[in-house]
Parts: sequence; structure tokens; C-alpha cells
Amino acid sequence: MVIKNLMENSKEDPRDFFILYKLAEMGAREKVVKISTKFLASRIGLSQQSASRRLIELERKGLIHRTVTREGSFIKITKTGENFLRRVYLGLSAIFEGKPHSITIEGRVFSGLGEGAYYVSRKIYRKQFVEKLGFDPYPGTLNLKITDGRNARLMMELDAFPGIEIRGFRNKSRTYGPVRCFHAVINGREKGAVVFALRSHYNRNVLEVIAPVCLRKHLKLKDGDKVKVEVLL
Amino acid sequence: MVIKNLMENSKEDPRDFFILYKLAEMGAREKVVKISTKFLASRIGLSQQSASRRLIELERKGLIHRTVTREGSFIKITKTGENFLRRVYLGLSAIFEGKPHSITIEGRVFSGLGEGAYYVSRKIYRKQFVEKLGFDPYPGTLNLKITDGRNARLMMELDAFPGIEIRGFRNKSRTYGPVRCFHAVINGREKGAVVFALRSHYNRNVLEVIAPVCLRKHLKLKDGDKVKVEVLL
DNA sequence: ATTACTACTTACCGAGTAG
DNA sequence: TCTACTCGGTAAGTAGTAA
Repeated sequence: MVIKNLMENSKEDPRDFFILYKLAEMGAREKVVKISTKFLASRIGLSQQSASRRLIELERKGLIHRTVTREGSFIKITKTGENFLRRVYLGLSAIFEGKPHSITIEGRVFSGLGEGAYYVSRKIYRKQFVEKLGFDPYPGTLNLKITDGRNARLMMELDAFPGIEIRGFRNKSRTYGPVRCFHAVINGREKGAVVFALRSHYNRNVLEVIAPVCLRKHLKLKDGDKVKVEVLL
Repeated sequence: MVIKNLMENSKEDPRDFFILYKLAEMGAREKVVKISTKFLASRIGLSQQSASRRLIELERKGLIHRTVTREGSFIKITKTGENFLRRVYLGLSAIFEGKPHSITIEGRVFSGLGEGAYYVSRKIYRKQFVEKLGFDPYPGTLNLKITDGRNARLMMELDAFPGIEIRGFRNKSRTYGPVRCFHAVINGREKGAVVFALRSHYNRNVLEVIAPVCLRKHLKLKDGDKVKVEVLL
């Protein structure tokens, strides 16, 4: 799904946005809504036939989920579709509020299994970090556990953005998947980045942070400390 | 200009929004920006020729202002164009934040010249108020003076919305212009509406409120009192 | 009532190119 | 260089209609 998001970016059809926006206005972001093609047509200023085609298209692209019955279509916007809308929303927010376009997430320090250090220091990853993030990461990640729902929601919001893609690779023994990262500021002071494994959602409640320095030392952190990460989009 | 806004609503082209959005991302909302058609083309995923055509179209619709030179085009989004973007922004805000989609403006009571009563009670206006607002207005308006910049800015934001249109008319002696109004809640209690003369911007710092009852009496207001008006969009 | 197919028309895009 | 014209192909819209 995350990979789908990335691909979508190259094919953002303004028409899709428009229909999605109208469907969201009718409540299809939160719940399944009964919307006939004729009714939709009247709202978007196209013919019933065109509305039908647009819905088929949206469904094909995975932006909506739909069940067609004799009485009409039951429509709900998918997570992918919601992300599309959210990207535009935050884009407009940046335009009108002049915000630096960031999401601030809080979590608590915990000790991982130490694999972070191993991954981050793989040559091919490391080379890309230097190229694309502008720093050579300290060999180790700061792991933050997301506990409350508010921050979990913010983690989901990140899905709406493509971030900076780090290519995966494979050597003789195993495969290293592609990774997505965002520039970030930790506790309002240290510059670094947050890193997500691209191919899995396995840990939506863990935020992995890398930086040119050892964040634990520089920020004097110990397990259980609360850390604030401003993720730049 | 306000009238233009109303007409636009019937012809909101998703393509126009998309280009406008991209131009705003490049800073064309706040200042004049140099953007060649070729560069724009690369950003919107179309050919140089199409970018050129889109800009001509946007200019024709009054959404951007443009100066063409040998080195490129100098572009700035107009107030009309900004309003278009703002409508979508507030629409998305309503979708994601679940806000009731309103703007709350504060002003201070002052005595007008009493013409409010005269206008509001004209039969043709009055009939439309009943039809379109659902109440027969008390013959008089509550005038609120907008003093600070914050509320003045909120007044401007209202421009982005079409509101409810009340047709003008003329009798033998004079012409009564079209009027735009919005449902509103005054001081969180009384239901009413705010009214704007459609054809002039002459008083951007006066908010005229009508209601089925005499607001001065019902809310025990005297000149200089602060009143909060929640304008429903 | 619906949705969505086929056939036809319109409008849009991009190539080539002039100013 | 730039912008923006004409023109031909095609994508997208509508009408009619079947299911």
C-alpha cells in the first residue's frame, strides 16, 4: 500500500481529486455512503454515464471501495484515497498558514535489539543516506515507542507523503528492502531523519530515528524518556 | 469581483484548481513569480504547449494575473484565484477536522443611520429572505463595526464563499442591488443571518446582521458591546 | 428504479513551428 | 531562448439502451 502511494504521485489526476473531494463531502471518507451515479453526476456537473465511468476508474486505482446494487452504489474512500486528499489538504495548509509543513510526533525511548546499528551501517544504505539526507548516520537508531492514539494517528498521516526513498539491495546472504525517510528535528535541537521500512506496516507504533550523532548521548536520553520529533514533509 | 466568484462556482474546473495549486506551491499566491511555460509543464506533467494554454485560460477566467516577456511569464494568483483555493482548503478542513464549517467574527455594536430597517422590509427582499433563509426578518439590522485586523481578515475570507444570493430589483424611484447572505448564530444563541451588498466592497469593516427577532432587545445590547457572530458557510 | 455498455461527438493534448 | 498558433490524433464526454 505504501508502495502504491509512491506510484500514485506520478499519476495524480486532478479529476480524481475532484471526485474524491465530492465523495468526501458526502461523508464517504468516514463511512460507507449510498450514492447513485445519477446523484453524483448532478454534484460534479457531468452526465450519469461519466459519473459511472469515473467511479469505475477510481475503484480501479484503489482510491475508493464500492459495492454496486440495484438501488445504487455503496461507496467508501480507501486509505489510499484519503491519503491523496490529505496531501492536498496539508499542501493548502502550507500555502495559507505558511507552516513549515511538518508533523510533530511524540514517543518514549526504548531499547531495540540493536539491529538498527547493523542496517544503518550497510554500505549501500549509508551511501544513499549521505547523498539524499546530507549526513552520515551514527551507526544506531533511536527507537521511540508510540503509546497514545493521538500520536498513532500522526504516524498514519505520514503515509500520505512520499518522503525520500532509499533503494533496497541484496547481497549473497539476504535482501535489504527499500526504505522511506523524512528529515526531522529531534527535541527541537538535533537534525536527523526518521526511517520506515517501505514494504511493511509491521510497526506502526515504533518510530526509528537516525542522526549524524548519537542522539542518546547528545540529548542525554534513557529508556522511558519522552522525545518530540518534528517530521519535515 | 464578488459577482465573478458566484459565477465561477458553476464552472469549477478541477484542472484549474490543480494548476492554481501548483502555482501557489511556487509562491504565486503571495508575490509575482517568474515561471516559464516549460517549467510549469514539467511540474504539472503536461507539455509546454498545454501549460501555455492552461495559463491563458486561467488568465481569461481572472484566476491569475500574468505578464509575458521574452524571458518567461510573471505570474501572480488573483484574489479570485486565491478564493478558489481557499474554498477547497476550508472544504478539506471540514472533511478532516470535522469542523462545522464556519467562521466566527467579532465586532462592536454601533448605530447605523437606520436605513437597515428600510431595506430589509422591502417586499421583494423580504419575500426572498423568508424563502431562502427561512425566517421573516425583524425590520432592522444590527450593525457591528470590525475594529481589529484579525476580524477584518476573517471578513475577507467570507469572500471565498458564494453564500445565499438574494436578487436585486428596481421600482420606479430607484434600484435595489443584489445581496449575499449567510446563515449565522449570534452570541452562540440567536439564529439569524449576515447580509452583504453584493455589488460593492464599500464596507469591509461593517457586518450587518438580521434575525427574526430584534437582536438588540433579545441580547440586551447597547452601542459598544462586543458581539460574536458565527457565520455558517 | 439502478449501472454501464456501445456508438458517436466533443474537447483536449502534443507535435511542429512562427513570431 | 521564450510564448502560443494550427492541426491531427486521441482521450473523455454524452446519448441511447440493455441488463
